[in-house]
Amino acid sequence: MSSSKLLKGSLATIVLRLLEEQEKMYGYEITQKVKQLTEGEFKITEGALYPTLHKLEAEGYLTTETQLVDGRVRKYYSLTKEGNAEAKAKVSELEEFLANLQKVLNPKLGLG
Amino acid sequence: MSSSKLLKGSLATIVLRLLEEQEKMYGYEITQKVKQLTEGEFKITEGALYPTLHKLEAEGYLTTETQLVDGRVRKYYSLTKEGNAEAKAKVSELEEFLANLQKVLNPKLGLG
DNA sequence: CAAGTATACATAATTTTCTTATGTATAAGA
DNA sequence: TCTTATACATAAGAAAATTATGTATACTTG
Repeated sequence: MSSSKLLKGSLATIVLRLLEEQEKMYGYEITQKVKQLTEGEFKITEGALYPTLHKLEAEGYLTTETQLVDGRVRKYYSLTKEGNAEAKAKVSELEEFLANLQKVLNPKLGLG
Repeated sequence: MSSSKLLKGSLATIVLRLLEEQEKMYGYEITQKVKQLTEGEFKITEGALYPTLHKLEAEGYLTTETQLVDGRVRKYYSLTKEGNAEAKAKVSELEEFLANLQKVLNPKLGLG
């Protein structure tokens, strides 16, 4: 995420969330999708993405399937059953976090 | 922030934001204020907070003033002029970031 | 047809920013 | 007296990025 050094720790959640929406995605596709959704604001770096994907796979949340397309290798990732549960868990955890963050950033609205 | 390892990188912004609201605050007070605002959800650890305060001071964004209260030392921090500008900058940077994050988490709303 | 850009994977070194553990010290409450 | 709260601080280690590098194929452009 090169748009700034904000938000370390949300990349795994983003990946899981995108895979809830879309059955199968490959790494490069994820970087492009995030770029598109944020109108170029988030640029996921390979050095962050690939280790994250490998870790999620190692933890049993993702499975892979390699395809050769136009002479290039693509490694498609999809959610396992556990990955599906983890996606839901991580997303709501992140949303709760964001709600709390808003309370701190806008203290007037939360408490006096 | 022990509630999770989410959002590394937002602590300095939180500190600067709180000091926009409240002229002077000391470290322990900041931990308690954040705890109060989030109903106990965010617990800022000393190991994270003090180095952050020292860094912000070293960067010229905060000035300190030590007081002895009830036999205990308190180190009050307040925003410098540059700190004030930095607070505004960091907060809007974070808010833009959060808006983009929402676009990724809720792709349906952003794009098809 | 050579060079640059895009696609597609991956890893290593380094940096940033936490957590956890530890240390010092005073005050208040059980 | 012992535990909890207040109040500071630093050090070791872990987590998660950034930056740099490497490999390889395809497409575009001059």
